[in-house]
Amino acid sequence: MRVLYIGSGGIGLPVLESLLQPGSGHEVVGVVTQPDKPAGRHQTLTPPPTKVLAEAHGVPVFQPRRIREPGALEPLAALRPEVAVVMAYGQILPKSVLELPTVACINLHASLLPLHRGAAPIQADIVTGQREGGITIIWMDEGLDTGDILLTRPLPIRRRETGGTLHDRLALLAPEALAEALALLAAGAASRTVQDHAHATYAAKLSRESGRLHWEAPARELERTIRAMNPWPAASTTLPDGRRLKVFSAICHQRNLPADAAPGTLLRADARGLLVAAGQGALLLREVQPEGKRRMAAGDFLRGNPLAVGERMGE
RNA sequence: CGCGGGGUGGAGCAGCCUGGUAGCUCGUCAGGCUCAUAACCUGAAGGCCGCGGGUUCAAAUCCCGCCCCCGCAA
Repeated sequence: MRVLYIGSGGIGLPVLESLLQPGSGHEVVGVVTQPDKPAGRHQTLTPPPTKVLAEAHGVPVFQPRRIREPGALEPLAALRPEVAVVMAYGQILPKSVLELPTVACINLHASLLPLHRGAAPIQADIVTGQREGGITIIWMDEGLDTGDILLTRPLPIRRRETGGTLHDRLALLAPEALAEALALLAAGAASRTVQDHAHATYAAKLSRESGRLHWEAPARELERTIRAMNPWPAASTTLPDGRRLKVFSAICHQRNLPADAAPGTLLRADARGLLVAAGQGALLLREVQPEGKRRMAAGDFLRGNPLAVGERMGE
């Protein structure tokens, strides 16, 4: 089929790549992606990875500043797509775009809908302690991830899963799911299941605050936050001297802890890591990164930055 | 030229302002001690102080250029 790919994020790269392969049975007639943006340490204008891949394959790229703006639609209509495949685009598509493809406009979403609609479903899965994530392919409608479900591909979430590892595993799962969906569409056999809207949840776009460790929370929750935000935006807290400390991995401790320690209090600091009191239990920080430095084992950090038991983290 | 921190034996850091002996906490190796340990004691190896140039009697330290790592920001 003639496919219009609409996406910006790296999570969609394997999908786009699979569509571009000669044996895919489909033709990518165009790629719509976000405009180049200043990025990186020097704020240099950087194209979305999707654009780079598309151009390498000679596929026309469209980067409307706003997909809703006048004039954005016509060039896409000229491509006469049969299917539009949307994944991590970053803009809400207007009805005019949804109705453009003759067969279907489908969206690949990185969670099991209706759970965690929105921009950060992967991290939300881990933060909320889900045992299963996955890819959901929906028939798009005008709502945010509210369309009818075409198919679902579940993926077990591992015990030590991080946002990064789950992201990568889902990215690799997505092409299979898409291939199946496209086959069903081509055969006219694709089904629709209405989402259970009553049980829908929303996972807002991540901000730096998303990773802030609020020490009064239970250690179990903080540990999940740390895994979810790894590697980006990364969980963080504040050192007694005010510097920011990112935290990339930690272990929950529940036993043999002083009952009267205020959340955020450093209970122990040695080669094993920094043990910090939480609202419930304590967290042993294992891998950290101070401002301006690279990631390192907590024990290494302590060697050059000695901290005393009783000092306070956060705030 | 978006703002900022940093590159010093294998690791994490101090020393730099106020030039003049390579320091701290570990790790490694050898030996000792111990029922035991993230244990302790003794000894040892291991550095062109990121690279190039300049100033100086003398540069890790001051000046200029370059490379690399990282935080903020996206």
